Amino acid sequence: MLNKYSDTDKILVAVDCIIFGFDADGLKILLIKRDFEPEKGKWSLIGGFLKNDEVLDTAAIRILNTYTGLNDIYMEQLYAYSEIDRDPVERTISVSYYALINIENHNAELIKNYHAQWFSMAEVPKLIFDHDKMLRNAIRRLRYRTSIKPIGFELLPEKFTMRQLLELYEAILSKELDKRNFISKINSLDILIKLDEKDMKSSRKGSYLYRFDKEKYEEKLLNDFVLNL
Amino acid sequence: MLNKYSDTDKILVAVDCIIFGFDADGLKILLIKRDFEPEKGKWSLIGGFLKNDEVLDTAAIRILNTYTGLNDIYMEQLYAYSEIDRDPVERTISVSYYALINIENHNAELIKNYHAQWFSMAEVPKLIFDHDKMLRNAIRRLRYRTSIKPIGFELLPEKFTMRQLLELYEAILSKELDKRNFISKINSLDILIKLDEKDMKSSRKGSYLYRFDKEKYEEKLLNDFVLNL
DNA sequence: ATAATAAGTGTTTTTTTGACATTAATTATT
DNA sequence: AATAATTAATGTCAAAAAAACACTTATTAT
Repeated sequence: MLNKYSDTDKILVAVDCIIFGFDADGLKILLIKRDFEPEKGKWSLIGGFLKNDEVLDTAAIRILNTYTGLNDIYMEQLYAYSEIDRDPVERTISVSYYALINIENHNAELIKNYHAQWFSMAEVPKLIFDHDKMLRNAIRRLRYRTSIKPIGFELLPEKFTMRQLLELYEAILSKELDKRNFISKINSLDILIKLDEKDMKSSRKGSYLYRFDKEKYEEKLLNDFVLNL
Repeated sequence: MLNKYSDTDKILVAVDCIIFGFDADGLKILLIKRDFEPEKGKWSLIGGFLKNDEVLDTAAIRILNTYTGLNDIYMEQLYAYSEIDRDPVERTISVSYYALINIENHNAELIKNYHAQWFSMAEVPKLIFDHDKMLRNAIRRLRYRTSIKPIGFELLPEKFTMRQLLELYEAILSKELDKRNFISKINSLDILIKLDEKDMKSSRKGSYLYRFDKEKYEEKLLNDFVLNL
């Protein structure tokens, strides 16, 4: 058939998932030990190939599930990488996706014999292919995103202290924040509910627990509020 | 061969270029009349297929050149679209790219019988496939980008007046800006050189011409300065 | 009783943004 | 020669936002 589609190259399309996690020890990244050649045994982002009858978003979810058991993680698309030899076996372009999740809420699944592992940001090993570059870009995007919309819903336990929230932001931005200014900025967003309970684990005095006010949060999301920390 | 690469689908990968242009009449978008089926004769972004031995960035440049004659246009990658039926002929994912250029500097090339045409933003026709969505997303990104880094280098003649620069920003942001505040913000960036010449075309008094100070601009780019207009 | 620990809380200064109106220079018109 | 017309040039003030900064409080362990 003589059309513009007949003389074209079909190409392997991969998806790589960059999963950031947060727990008491700070910000981490989820990696897997690659179980096939080439680069078998090396650390890698969570990747796989896009199928013909599948949308990229769906592929990202499927691939993440296949290698980690994680379910229902909402990821955002980042960038398409297309260097000719980025994968030495065969020409492959790869579209990266990322998400940020609460490690403690999800860890149980992970342990089920998937060979995924969390690495703190300071201890990320050398990754295969161009995955280092993908990760660097994702970190940049994560920081940027943090300044646009509050994150945190999925990252902290349902009830959390101001200190925990502060430390989450400090981990993502990797800089110190002024406690008083942080608290007043967060309060001015008016999306937290202060509970009567205190968390007694971290201090003698105990610190008040908060939870997100999901309704107000959704309402405010529409006007995409900016949080300058 | 028994490896992870053997049971995978290869997929057509397209690139679509969203070229914004600016001239005295404001912001425009460059479209082509599609010259093959399906949707022959309809308006479309400037698109083509990625080749096996080609990087996406290069493909974007080649495709833009093929359909418009434009050369040396730096484009930025935006997003990969992958709906199953976005192209009714065959499964195709498409990666969008965008650029913003000065129409007057480039028009001559375009006229050479390429069937590309500029449309002012208010008069954009219905586009094929998901190109409307691509365009909407690109506009959003363009506006955002404007707030992050000064644009304008390539968009105005070498020497330009403050009014021209103001109108450029107003066109992109599609809102009015206060002239005095605009000028003082731009001046505070310290990347313009005020010339001794005046442009006498626009008024009896004449208005001073400026040019970009490329060195200072490059220097400041490193610290990615924010311009809140 | 007191020492230790982390929590909680407000004020001041500085910076940035936003609103706003008049004068200046020149040419065309009478 | 005076005046009208046109667009350029310019600065201040008020409000809001961001940043810097330190002491008191509640509680438990010693």
